[in-house]
Amino acid sequence: MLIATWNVNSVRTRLSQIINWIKEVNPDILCLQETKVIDDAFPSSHFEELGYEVIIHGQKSYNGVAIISKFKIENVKKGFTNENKTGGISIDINEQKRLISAEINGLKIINVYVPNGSSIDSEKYDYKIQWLNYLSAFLDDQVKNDDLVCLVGDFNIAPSEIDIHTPQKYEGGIMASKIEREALNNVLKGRFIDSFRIFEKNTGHWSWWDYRNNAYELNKGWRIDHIYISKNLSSKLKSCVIERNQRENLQPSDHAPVLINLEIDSHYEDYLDVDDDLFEI
DNA sequence: ATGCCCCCACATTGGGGA
Repeated sequence: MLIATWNVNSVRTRLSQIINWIKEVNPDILCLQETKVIDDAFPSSHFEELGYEVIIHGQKSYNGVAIISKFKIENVKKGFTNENKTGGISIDINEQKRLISAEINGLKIINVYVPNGSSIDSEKYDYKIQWLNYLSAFLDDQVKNDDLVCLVGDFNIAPSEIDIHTPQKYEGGIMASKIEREALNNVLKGRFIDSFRIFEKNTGHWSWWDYRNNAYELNKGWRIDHIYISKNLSSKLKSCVIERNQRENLQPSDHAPVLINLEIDSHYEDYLDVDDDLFEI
């Protein structure tokens, strides 16, 4: 079972690239971030034509998340369903559309677009930490011990210095600060595994390259897009790859997809009716 | 480097992203 995450930086601008990649890779579940479109204008039909079901949680211009699945999608939750148990400033944490979750083929799929935070002295940084604290409480509420969980998305955090092209320049700054990493660790609470690091221990592997400064051509990237799986799925994890060739498309997203292969039984009665001819070249 | 690029919208400039 192939599960992917991709910050596409506008689903409408990137639609043909996403469709081409789906036809090439044939993922079972694709989680999108930064769709940047209201639900009524989401191009669902293009995915449904390929045999996928689509759930969306979007807004105008900014943010927006979606899950595209070959399997029946159940128990859909849009935004946080928990109250704020973390204290802090009074905010409507669901105003920005950054979280969508559901149950698919026996898995709990949680798709997040964590706020960037701008810089560590910004109000947006406080919002980012607050948002991560909500996510931690949400997982406490939603995830039971034996649940099979995939927590995926754009986290806007490099988990360690080996996830940054020039750590000595960026360590301690936005996406690389101690407080952000502690907030992320509090979300994971030792109950999740970073799929990518099961297979690759070295630096030099990125999922995001800034549009500016010729960053991709210079391979100056960060690894900020992650697929975390619950520990009870670890024996099923067969691979995790970053599809960096998608960053070489014409008018690419600044992020590349991240893809895992989980060897789990499929509930074929839940499988949507797919015309296999659509995936032939 | 307060710059760079890219997306969106009450658009031809400004806000936001990472």
